[in-house]
Amino acid sequence: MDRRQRKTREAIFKAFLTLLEHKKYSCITVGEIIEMADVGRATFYSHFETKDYLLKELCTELFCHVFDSIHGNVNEHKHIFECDISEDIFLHLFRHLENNDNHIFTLLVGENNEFFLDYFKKELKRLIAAQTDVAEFIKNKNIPGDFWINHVSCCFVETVRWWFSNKSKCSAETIYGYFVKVLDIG
Amino acid sequence: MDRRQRKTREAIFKAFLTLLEHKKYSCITVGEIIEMADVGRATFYSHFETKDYLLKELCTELFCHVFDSIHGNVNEHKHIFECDISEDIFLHLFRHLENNDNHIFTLLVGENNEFFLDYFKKELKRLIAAQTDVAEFIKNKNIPGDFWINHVSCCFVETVRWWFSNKSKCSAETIYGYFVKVLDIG
DNA sequence: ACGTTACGGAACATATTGTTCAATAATAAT
DNA sequence: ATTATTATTGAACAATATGTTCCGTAACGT
Repeated sequence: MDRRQRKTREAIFKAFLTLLEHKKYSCITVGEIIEMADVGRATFYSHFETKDYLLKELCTELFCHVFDSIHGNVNEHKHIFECDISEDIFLHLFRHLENNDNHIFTLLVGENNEFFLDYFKKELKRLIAAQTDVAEFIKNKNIPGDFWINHVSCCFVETVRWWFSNKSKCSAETIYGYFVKVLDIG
Repeated sequence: MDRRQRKTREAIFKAFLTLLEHKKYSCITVGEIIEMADVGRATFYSHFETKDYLLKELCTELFCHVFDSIHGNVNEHKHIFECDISEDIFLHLFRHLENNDNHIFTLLVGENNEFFLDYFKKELKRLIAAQTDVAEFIKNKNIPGDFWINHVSCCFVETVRWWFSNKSKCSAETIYGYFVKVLDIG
């Protein structure tokens, strides 16, 4: 990819993320993005069809980094973040969120758009479904599998949101403890 | 209130609800609403400051009917819906949702705006906090009270959304059973 | 040095929002 | 039934945002 393209793309992503930290998605205009990114209007639209596509591509990039690295290549993951891959996957995620790696925490708790949460949950579900102890729980509880997976995924997201609404006063370990208790796992 | 005002207000609410069933909130324009409601542009804005206020007032009307009647006056509630108020409050809510009373089900599961869900959860939390057995659970589980209340509230909403995404194939009783199981209550 | 490609900036059509105003019609009160 | 009040209408309006088009310029890869 042309260096100019990369630079433009980077500048737009960066400006977009900065804006997302201060105001909600629906209130951000293309005009603001290109002004902050310092690129032309036509340039923006040559990169992204609409503002929604920008968000979509941003999510794809960020989630690919986090999720794919978790259940994919461990080495790649370690390369991006310094962390302990052997611990529980949820605790692991809480830790990343605590550091606000890749701004995901910011995006997740802010009043952004539904698409973002849906995307995150979709990835979470893949992750949960891949966990070996799911089958056991489904059998024990006698509930539909996808109901359980959806439940865990939603609880994780809502736990993170509660965590943030409490100004993240407690540690990743503590919030992980709460999460495990209400789910009755661990 | 002037009969004309009532009629206009009704027409706008009705048109808005109809539109909400077919497209998401953010995509609905004031132009569409007034066309479907068949009222003038100036009339709309003399009733509602913005589209957001319209949604807010709609929520207030609907939720007041449902929630206030539940933990308020029983007779009033029975007057609005024919139902058994003695049963568990969540089962009770599932039943109302199953009937799509007041279009709440439609609004809740559709891709509407954050405000709607937030509003519903706020009312739910009031309801849950008023439940007597909350204190006991908090003590047993050793987790913060508002975390638990938030958890129950969010789980209810997400259960309803899962219910709908599965085309509401199961009954209110069944989904209530799942809900109770994952929460480990009842 | 070359041809290719991306960028910038301005102008443009289009759509939506929210306001204003005077004419008109429905209402409530006497 | 008449009158004063109030809501509605329709059109025009400014302001803002979106997405497109054009061409001269600058950066790129080979």
